[in-house]
Amino acid sequence: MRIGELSERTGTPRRLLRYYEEQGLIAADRCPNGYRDYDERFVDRILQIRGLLDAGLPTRIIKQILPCLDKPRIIHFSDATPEMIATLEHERDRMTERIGCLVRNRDAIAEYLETVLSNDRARAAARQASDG
DNA sequence: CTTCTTACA
DNA sequence: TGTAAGAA
Repeated sequence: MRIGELSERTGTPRRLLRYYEEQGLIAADRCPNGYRDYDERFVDRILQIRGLLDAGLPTRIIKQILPCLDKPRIIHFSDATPEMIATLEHERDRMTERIGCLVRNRDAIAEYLETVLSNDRARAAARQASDG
């Protein structure tokens, strides 16, 4: 498939697809006309990349991890170098921090929503009581 | 019409 | 990342 189809199927802008390739995250074949040619496998590949990106991992780290998590969603290193272990630990901690931040923000919003909604309910109840 | 590359707000 | 420009 060409970049347009892959873009639609992964919800990823073409611009980004080309960017990922430029960063060495993916390597597409080329048609005789120069167009990039992707096979089904790329759909999943892109989704994995986006997932890692969403998790907050920098593309340079993803580039190293990607080849280690082909089919499954599991990262499996056959040659876990000390450096890699260290970077993974770092990324794990960053994710934990990020999760904590998300939880705090979600709770803050939830609390705000609760007060607003309870006020609405109170108002509706008062309206009912005063008959109109 | 779709994609390519390169460059810039 | 988005968008523009010019070519294929």
